[in-house]
Amino acid sequence: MTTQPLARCRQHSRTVVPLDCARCAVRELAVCSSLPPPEADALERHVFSIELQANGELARAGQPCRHAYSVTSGMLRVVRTLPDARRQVVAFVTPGHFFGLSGHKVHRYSIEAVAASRVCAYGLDGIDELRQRFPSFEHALLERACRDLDDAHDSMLLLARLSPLERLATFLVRLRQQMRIRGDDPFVALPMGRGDIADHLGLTVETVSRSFTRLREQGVIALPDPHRVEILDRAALEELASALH
Amino acid sequence: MTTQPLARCRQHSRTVVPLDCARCAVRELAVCSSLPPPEADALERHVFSIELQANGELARAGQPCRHAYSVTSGMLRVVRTLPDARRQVVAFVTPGHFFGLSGHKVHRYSIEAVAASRVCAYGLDGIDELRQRFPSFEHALLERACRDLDDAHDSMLLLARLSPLERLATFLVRLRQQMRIRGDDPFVALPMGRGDIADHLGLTVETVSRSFTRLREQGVIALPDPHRVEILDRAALEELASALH
DNA sequence: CGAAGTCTTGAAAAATTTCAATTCCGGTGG
DNA sequence: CCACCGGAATTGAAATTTTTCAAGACTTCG
Repeated sequence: MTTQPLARCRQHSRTVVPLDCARCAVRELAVCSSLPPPEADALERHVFSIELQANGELARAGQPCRHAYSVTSGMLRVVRTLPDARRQVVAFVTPGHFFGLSGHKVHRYSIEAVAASRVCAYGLDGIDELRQRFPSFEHALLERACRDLDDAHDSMLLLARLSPLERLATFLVRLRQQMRIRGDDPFVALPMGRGDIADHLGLTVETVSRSFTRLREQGVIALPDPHRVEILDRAALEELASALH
Repeated sequence: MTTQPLARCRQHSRTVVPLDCARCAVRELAVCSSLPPPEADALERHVFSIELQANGELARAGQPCRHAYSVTSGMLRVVRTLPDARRQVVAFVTPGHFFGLSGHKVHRYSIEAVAASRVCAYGLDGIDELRQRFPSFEHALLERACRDLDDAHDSMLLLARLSPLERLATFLVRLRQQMRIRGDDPFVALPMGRGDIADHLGLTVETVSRSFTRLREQGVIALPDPHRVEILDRAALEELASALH
């Protein structure tokens, strides 16, 4: 676990900006596309866009849930923190992903920007209304929830039974997929710090760092710099990550 | 992780039996109740009931998904197994719970009876049809999926950051809730073996056993026998489990 | 260019797992 | 009804893994 530097609490880390859904870069990926095009306007009336700078906070644990979100650019982390500062990064959220529905009235997570990001926020009231009016919308949400649940179950197996090296390899493979990186592109960007990775994989920063080093020593990856991985031996990496694929 | 004894593969561990939904003990809890009463019949036409004896198999990883399930009595475990026999019990499923929807076409889990159990099986085709016809049904499924997702996230934090003692305490508290045990009843039945608990909490059998012993030595619980816990100091137990509540 | 924070590395400490008995419990059969 | 058998649970000791503590190197960004 790691502690959050003060830098994470900057002023003006959050800005509401105008919005043009028609030009949305992730429209095809987002839930927006599950609505019949004419009625998609209805969704847009409930939407506003938020710009976050790195480490800006979108929501904080304990606050009432008011919105669901969809990421347009950048990357967020969904973080659970215990009183004694133990931390778990439940997920890294990337463009096209919709999230924020929960069975609870109050946020149990903080949602923070890993890097500068833009997200669309949908009022939950509006969401509820749309769910009632458009079965295809509710359907899409349930499909997404089922996939999210599968992902969470994968993470449980990873946290419960994989070695640090396997966890890191799996993380890299999943991140690559999540970012929709082309098959022949060997580079994976790591916008998040080692502490976030550690808290995502249930390890310490040191163990994560040592695992990176081991992958490098084994010729599986190269690390041009700490925030960029080059995959040198894809087969070896996928073998290490084979438990979850 | 633990290996499965041969006893788990008995013949006749699975029986299809007639069904009377009107008398279902868990009807109020199950998704069935989300359908308008007259139309609930539609669901029943897609249902059949299965009786499993202890360690009987309801589904096996790798098989195509054909049904979703609802537990009527007993207890099931949802198990993920790696080729090298590492195992993770994703969840224990208790009466009233509906499960089996997933983003995948093929089972990634085995579903086995912890103790003699009865479950209702719904053909996925029928489910899909009902989802389309009855918005309230789809709505109920999404609500359930959101809660399941919250649960999975809780488990992730548990697996990533809690000590063995905290994990076991949390497990006992959650199991008590899940079984809807009355507030003043100090007993919790543990139908599952230590191996299942270990594979659920990401520990070894030995560590689970030692953790039980520590709880006993600290006067938090008593163990009349390995499958029955008496909670002696509820406050202490909940303090240990406080991270997840 | 320099300071602050981040990442890496090493060594010691702690925790959990592994290995190995022993004990306990439940079921079976005499 | 009781003794016995086999699997399950507990306990102990050694081994391994990961964490913790500490220091140094490297980035990044103002």
